[in-house]
Amino acid sequence: MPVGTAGTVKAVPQETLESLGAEIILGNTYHLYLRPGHEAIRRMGGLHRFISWPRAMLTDSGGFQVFSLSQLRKVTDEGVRFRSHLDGSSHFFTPEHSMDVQIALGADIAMAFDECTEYPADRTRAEESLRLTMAWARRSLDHFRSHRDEVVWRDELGGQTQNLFGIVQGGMYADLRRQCAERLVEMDFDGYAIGGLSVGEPREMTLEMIAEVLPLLPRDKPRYVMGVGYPDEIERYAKLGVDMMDCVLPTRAARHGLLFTSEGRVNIKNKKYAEDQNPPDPACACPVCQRYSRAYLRHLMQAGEALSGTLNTIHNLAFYLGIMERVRGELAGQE
RNA sequence: GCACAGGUGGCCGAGCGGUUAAUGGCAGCAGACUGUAAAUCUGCCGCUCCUUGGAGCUACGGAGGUUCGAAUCCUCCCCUGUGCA
Repeated sequence: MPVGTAGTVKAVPQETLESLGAEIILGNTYHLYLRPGHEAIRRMGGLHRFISWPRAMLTDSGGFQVFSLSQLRKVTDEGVRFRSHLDGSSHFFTPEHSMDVQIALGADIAMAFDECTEYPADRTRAEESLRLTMAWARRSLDHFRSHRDEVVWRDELGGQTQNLFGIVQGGMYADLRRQCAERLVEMDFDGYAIGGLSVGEPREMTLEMIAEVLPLLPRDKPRYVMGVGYPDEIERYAKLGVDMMDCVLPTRAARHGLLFTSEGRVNIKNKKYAEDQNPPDPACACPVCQRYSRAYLRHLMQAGEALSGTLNTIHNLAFYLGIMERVRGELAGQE
């Protein structure tokens, strides 16, 4: 799932995402709440209509911002007080508030408000963080279920109502993770996510946590690992049975000049590509690789041209989506 | 021709007697990026040599001079900009 935090998958227009075959993109509750404001988006018919995206959307709850904006927030049982990174103003987020905002935005999938536990976190800290996430999961679900019918754009949601996913936390402690998963499943969410991974821990640990939790999540509901990963990682997780993943890596790295290809990483800024007439990835069928050379992409990057970010991002997203398409084919072939 | 103001490392531009191979910025080279405070951040960036650390050399228009010591002070010369003729 390409990440479109502020109502755009940075540098790429919606029609291009469609043509690349993206079926679902993300939006972010915290960022859209601050700007342009969830009420404004609600008045304009919801997030799908506002950004003109006809396919599925998922909004993250703002839980990750509890983690990433740690310098600007204060966490209590009730919720989180944030200082806006835009203007310094103070805002209070609770699970109920996050649900209200996400209901106003109207994405197909909303996420429970959680606390993304930092790494490293000792057991006491992980337990405390998990306690908070569990309490917030309950409150998120109760509030969501009792309010989601207040605002629904059924056309945008394919005639359906919104769904809510729970998020498994527990630091890097397998037993805490399992305990969390079991309790979330009892609450009966519409889907389940594994969060708090790829926050600095070794890769084997990430894999271990996923492997521990996945078997406890119902197979007939979507299983989503949040915030991963590198090309080889998403392929591996998908083969384990993960249905959904999102990551800023393909888009952010693209804007910074890093292309993921069948031949590995290509840092398109490198001098060695200055007159390289080959496509970014000879094995790639994406519109960028069909038309442009490494030399041109390097030039755009060097010249600071906006098109650079656009073309690089299109390629990386095509590469990522291609991995998933291939794995899906392989998995289907096995059954 | 006269009067001011200037000439600093690829470029712009600080420094105005020692802690200065010389602040910054740009350009250049390389690296990082994992539910986006990211078109961002980090490192290198005169030359040569050895292992980190260092050693040597060459540098602030040119040539002299003052001084223990000069990009910084003095003299002359060259060049640039602006103003007046």
